[in-house]
Amino acid sequence: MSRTSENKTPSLSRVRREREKAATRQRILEAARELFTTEGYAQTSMRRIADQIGYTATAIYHHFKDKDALLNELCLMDFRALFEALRQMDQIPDPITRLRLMGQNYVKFALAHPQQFRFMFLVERPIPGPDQITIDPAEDGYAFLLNNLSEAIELGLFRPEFKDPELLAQIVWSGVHGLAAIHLTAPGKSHPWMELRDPDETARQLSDVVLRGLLREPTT
Amino acid sequence: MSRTSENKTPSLSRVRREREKAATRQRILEAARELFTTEGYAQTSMRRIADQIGYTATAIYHHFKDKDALLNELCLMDFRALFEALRQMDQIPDPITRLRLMGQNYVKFALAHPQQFRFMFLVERPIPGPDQITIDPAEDGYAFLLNNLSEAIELGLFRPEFKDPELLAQIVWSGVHGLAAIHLTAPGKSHPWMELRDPDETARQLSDVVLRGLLREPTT
DNA sequence: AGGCGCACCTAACACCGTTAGATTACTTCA
DNA sequence: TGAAGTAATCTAACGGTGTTAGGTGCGCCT
Repeated sequence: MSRTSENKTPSLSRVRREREKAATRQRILEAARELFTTEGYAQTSMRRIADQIGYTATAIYHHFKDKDALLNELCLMDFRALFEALRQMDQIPDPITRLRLMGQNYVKFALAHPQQFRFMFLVERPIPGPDQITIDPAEDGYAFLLNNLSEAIELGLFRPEFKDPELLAQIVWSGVHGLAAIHLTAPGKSHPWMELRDPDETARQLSDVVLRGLLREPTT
Repeated sequence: MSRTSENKTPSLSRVRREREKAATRQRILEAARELFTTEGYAQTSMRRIADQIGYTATAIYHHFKDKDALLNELCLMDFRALFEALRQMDQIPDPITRLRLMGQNYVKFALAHPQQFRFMFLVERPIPGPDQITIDPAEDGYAFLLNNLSEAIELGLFRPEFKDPELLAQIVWSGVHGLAAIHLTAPGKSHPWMELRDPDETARQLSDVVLRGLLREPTT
């Protein structure tokens, strides 16, 4: 008996508890982000994260499965932020300038949030984890890129041999992604055997080059 | 007195000792490479490396400063191998096809040696370390790329606004580097929200696109 | 033959991620 | 009001990590 009465009441203090739980969860994430970005993932210990907010290391495990779960959650937020930044380009009418600006903003974002970008794309993560099967956050941004390319294809802006949006997406993404990666992990940044050019300027020129290579009509 | 006699003799067994020392050094490197590539850097312990070749973990410290030194030495070898592969393109007369093939082979190398490529470019390493100031191994390859681009510039093959070899190098490198990075760390490789196209084909098309964007005369 | 140094070892330190189980604080209900 | 229960946090510990200090034995050189 006593079917525990369905527990209908929000009970006014239960919700406060939940809000507080969410709050400390957030504080953990903030501390983790701070330390991950300043010290690096491997060099940051659970104990240091906990210390920073006045908890014990084990307390974190009531909010997150393990250390990787922390990293994954942060990555998720960063994916959303990145593609939110890109989506703002949606209002630009011309699909080509839209693509050009998306490329430049991709690089800008990567260099403005270097460690986040590293987490998102450059860290070797054990398994993507089938527990996070929900809506893949990256799908939105990649789909957005695909849509833009499809639109340009249908408008007949590209050379006739370029009809596969997926292939085109991977081509234009490669350029800006590689530029960001080079600036973030530049070998010889200390003993500069390579003079890194200004990233924004390079991104602009790179976008121009790639788009001119794709376009049917040669632009000036 | 007794100025320690200059020690002229190679002493015949001294050299054998040195050869043996170099041999076990090499065996350590091989074991480390094996484990790093199969298990990952962070997941590989000094004790496991030592076990694999019948030593104690501390023995490794007589040959290498620490774990990072192992990684750095392996990276160095891989840099040399990569740029040796690229240098073989030197015999191709036309600088443009030479550049095209360099790009394609860069991607081929990266995907044929995924973990090495990760070590070289994608791993966040603490400090490049001023102890390895010798001839930077990457300089050769990058300088090779620079030379090819300078040659093409002097031949007047590129559009007039492209006169900075350094900038051009970073543009063309970005493309192939990003393509390799995407294929190596592809997010959603498990739940494929993106259909990765064949890397060799993509590399070919990417090289075409970038070079067409750079060239003065539009090619067919 | 005797001394020396090199290559390797054992023991230990401080720290790590993570788990088990106790403890506290607070909500709920009789 | 007080008993019961539960959620959040703690202490203690385990097995493992990179690394250092100091010892051991063997081979080389005088």
